[in-house]
Amino acid sequence: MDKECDMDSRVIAELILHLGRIASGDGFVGGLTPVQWTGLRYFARANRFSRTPSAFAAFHGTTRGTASQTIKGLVAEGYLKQTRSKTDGRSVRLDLTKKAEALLNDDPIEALVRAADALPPGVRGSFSVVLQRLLGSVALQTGKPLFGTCETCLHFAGDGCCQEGMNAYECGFVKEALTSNELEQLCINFESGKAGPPRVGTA
Amino acid sequence: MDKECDMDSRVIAELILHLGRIASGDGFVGGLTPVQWTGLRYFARANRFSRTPSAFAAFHGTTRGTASQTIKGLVAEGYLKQTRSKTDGRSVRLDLTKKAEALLNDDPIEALVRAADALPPGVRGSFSVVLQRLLGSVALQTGKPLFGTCETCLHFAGDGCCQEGMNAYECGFVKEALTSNELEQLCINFESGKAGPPRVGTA
DNA sequence: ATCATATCGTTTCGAATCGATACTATTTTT
DNA sequence: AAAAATAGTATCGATTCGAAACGATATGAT
Repeated sequence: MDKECDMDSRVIAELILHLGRIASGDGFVGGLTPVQWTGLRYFARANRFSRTPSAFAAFHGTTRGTASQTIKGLVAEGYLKQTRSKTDGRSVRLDLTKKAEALLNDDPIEALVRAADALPPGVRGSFSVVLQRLLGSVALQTGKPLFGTCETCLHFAGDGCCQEGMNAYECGFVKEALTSNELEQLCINFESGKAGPPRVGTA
Repeated sequence: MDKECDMDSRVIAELILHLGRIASGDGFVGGLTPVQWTGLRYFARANRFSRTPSAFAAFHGTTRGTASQTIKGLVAEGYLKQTRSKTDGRSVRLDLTKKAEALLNDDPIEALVRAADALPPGVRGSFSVVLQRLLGSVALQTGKPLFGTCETCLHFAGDGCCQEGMNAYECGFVKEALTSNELEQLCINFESGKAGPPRVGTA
């Protein structure tokens, strides 16, 4: 039936799951549980439009209730600071505290980071591209939302040249200006634009 | 401090964790829990020396107690069959039933398998090699055991030429003959032999 | 042979995780 | 103004897990 697919494909799938599990570290590290670490990583990489409980739930592939629990713990321990939105009374934005930023240096994922860092730069680049492609494909098949950065986003309307020193980059979806460091943050409103492979091996 | 590592390395690490989580599927599928699926996949890929509760615990990076629980459930539902070892009264070997083999066609991981299968063959091969390398590196750093196949194993003492039709391949560790289909099964006694990249792109 | 030690598998316990559901408050739509 | 949709939260039961303790068998030292 589905014997058409190469056996290597199944091995790859199992390898990804296995590697993710092994690299997660065992249980508690630095006082945080594995889910709390996931949350901390997310809020460190997400842009201001996406640092909400709902967005984290969508990213993590869980329910808002579960996401809310994880966040509650992180807030209680002083790793996230809550700010109510001024435009929407229901919404809440989460920002990392300095305590959280310091803790991220002891991320239990470091073993995997070092392993990836030991790869030749060229390999690392193309490997990352394949990972992103797999994630996009899985997200499409399972109907889950795909998070991405401005770089390949359809809503990214920016000419880098800063006319009058402002509005250099802009998001066409939320219609707001973007600072340059926000361009590489994860966004829940990401729409895949250019299909071609993004900058690879240019470094 | 550790700013020496490329930011891409951290992105790669997070991508692997994220992809693994998203591709795992949500909770129950086909009556099995996520951990039970992991167990079923393991016992489908492990050789007869490695189909034990302890080996599964080592592979999965958990305790024997937890592994025993997972196995108990799979046995109770008729997916694994227990056989006591004749040489060691403590040991138990687990074998997949036909019911389990049939169920593996509905593995919730299929979305990721299809995604990997959509990759160009050459890319798939080299991608798999990098994954294995990352796993080996993480296992080394964290002190966890690394499972592998005879192909690159130090204990693999086999000249493919079957003299007198028997003993074509052999494992120098357990000192037993190996059938050809066992050569690509996972083994807990794996020792990394040849450092060079195993057959890539030869298909 | 005998005893100490190590290993294999299991059980139990409490904590962490999660999906499902129901709920309040706020916004948006009609 | 009423209805529907959305953001966030709280609660419940089931799953998952590490830690610890246990009995059974195997191994090693004396």
